Amino acid sequence: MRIFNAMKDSNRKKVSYSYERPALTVDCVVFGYQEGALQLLLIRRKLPPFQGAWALPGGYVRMHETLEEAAKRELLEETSVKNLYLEQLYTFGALDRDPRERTVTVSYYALIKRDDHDALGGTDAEEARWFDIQQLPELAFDHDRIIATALKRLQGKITYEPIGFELLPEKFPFSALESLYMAILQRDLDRRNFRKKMLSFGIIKQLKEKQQNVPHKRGFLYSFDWKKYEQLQKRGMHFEL
Amino acid sequence: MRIFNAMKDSNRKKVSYSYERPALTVDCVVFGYQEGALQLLLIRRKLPPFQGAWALPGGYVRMHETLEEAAKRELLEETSVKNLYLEQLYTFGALDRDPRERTVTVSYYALIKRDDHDALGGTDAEEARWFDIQQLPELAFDHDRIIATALKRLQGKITYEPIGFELLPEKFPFSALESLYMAILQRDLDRRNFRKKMLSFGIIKQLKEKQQNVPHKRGFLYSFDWKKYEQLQKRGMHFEL
DNA sequence: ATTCTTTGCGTATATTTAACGCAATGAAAG
DNA sequence: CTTTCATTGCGTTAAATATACGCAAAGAAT
Repeated sequence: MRIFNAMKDSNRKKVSYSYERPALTVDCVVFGYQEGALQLLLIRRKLPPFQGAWALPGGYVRMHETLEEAAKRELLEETSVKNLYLEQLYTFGALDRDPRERTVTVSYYALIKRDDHDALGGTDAEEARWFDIQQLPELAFDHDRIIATALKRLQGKITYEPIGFELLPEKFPFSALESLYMAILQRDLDRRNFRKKMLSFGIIKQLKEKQQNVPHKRGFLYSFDWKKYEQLQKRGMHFEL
Repeated sequence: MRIFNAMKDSNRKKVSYSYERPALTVDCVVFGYQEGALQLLLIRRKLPPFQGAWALPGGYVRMHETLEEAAKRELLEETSVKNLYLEQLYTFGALDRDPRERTVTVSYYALIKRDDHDALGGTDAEEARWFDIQQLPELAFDHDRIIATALKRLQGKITYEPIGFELLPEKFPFSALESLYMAILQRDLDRRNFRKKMLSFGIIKQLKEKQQNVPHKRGFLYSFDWKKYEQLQKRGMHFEL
C-alpha cells in the first residue's frame, strides 16, 4: 500500500506556483465528558515526524472542501467521530511549528456526547484514545498550545453560551450539569445557587423520568431545549453564569 | 515598473507541490473612532478582480513571516498604519470567495487611535479612506461578511475586556468613553450608571487636566491604566459591563 | 442677565448574588 | 428491620449590584 501510494505520488502531476505557499491543515481538539471529568480525544501518529506520539486529529485541507468539511472529514477518518458540535478556534501560523515545512493550521474544537462514541479507532490513525484533560501525555508539534487555547475558550464560552449541554447526554440528572461546569471551570460552585440560576433561564426541561440505581434520593432527569433557548434569545434573554 | 515586475515573475523559479494548495492571505478590519462614530479603514483596489472597489487591507502571507507579521506588513504597506491593537478574528475559507483561485484568509481586526492616523495612503493601494461604519460602500470579495464578524466581535469583547480604550486618545473626557460604548454597542446607556460602574473597576485615572473650549462645564480628562488593569485582573478582578 | 448643555455626585428602589438550612428519599450497613 | 450516609429539591436571608432618575454647579452662547 505504501509503495503503491509512493508510486502514485511520483506519477502525479505536480502543481507549480510562482511563489512558495505554506501548507494548510486543520487540527481538532475534541472534548468529551465522563464520570465527572473533562476528556480529550487524541490519536497516535503513524508517520514521522513525531511518529508514535500522541497528537490532535487533523490533516491537510483539500482544494475542494471548506475548512469545516476538512475538519469533519479528518475527524471521521482518524477517530470515527461524527455528529458533534464544531467551532473554529484559532489559526496557528508560527514559522517552525512543523519540522517538514511551513504549515499553517486552522484549529477547531469539538464537543461530543461520550455515550455516542466509545469504541474508537479510525482508518487513518494508529490508535485513538480518550485522556483525562488533567493527565495528558507529551504531544506532537505545538498541540499542547492548541489544547490550552481550546480549554480557555471552552471555559469562557460555557459561561455565556449553553454549549456545555453538547457534552451531556440528552437526558441528565441536574448533578451531572453541576459536575460538568465544575470540571470545566475547575472551581467549586454552590449547587443550590447554580441550580436556581440555571433553571431561571427557562431553557432546561424537567422530565418525568428519574434516576435509577443511585444510593440516594432519585433526582429528576432534565433535558436542554435548544429551540427554547434560541427563541428566548431572540427576545433578549441573556444567558450568563 | 509593471512590465519589469512581470518579467521578474516570469524569470522566477517556480515551486512545485505534489498536491494543490490554497493561497493563504491575511485581511484586516481596522476600526477607528472619531466624532462619536465608529469608523472603518478601507483601501481601493488597484488590480482585478474588483478593480477600483473598496476592500479590506490585506494580501498574501509570505513564507518567512508569521500571520501577525503579515497582517502588520500589509497594513503598513497599504495604509501607513502602525502602532495598533491587533487580534486574530476568524479564518474564512469558503471555496469561491476569490474568483482567481482557492484562497483562505486569516482575518484580523485592529483598533487605532484616530488622532495618530489622519493622513493616509499607502504605497500598495490606490487610496485609503475612513468610512463611517453605518455608511459603508459596496465591497470586494466577502469583505462585508468579514466586517460583520469583526463588528460583532468588537461589540462582544468591549463588554469583558477594556479594549475600547485602544480607540480613544491617551487622555479623554468621560463623555468620550460613554459615546464610544454607545456607538459600538448601538444602544443607549445611562451615563451615571455607566460612569459609576466604569470607575468602580479602578482602572481609569482622573487627571488634573480639564477639557478646554467646550460650551458647558469643563469635565476632567481621564486615562486608562493598563498596568493597573493587569495587576487587578491577576488578583481576580473581573471587568464586565 | 438669562438660557442651554453638560458634569459630577448623588438617592431610592428593584433585582440578583451568595451563603447556607432542612425535610425527604434512596441504598448501604449493621 | 433500624440506622446511617449521601444526595435532591426547595427554600430563607443579608449583602451586593443594577436601574432609574434628580439636582447644583459651571461653562459658553444668546
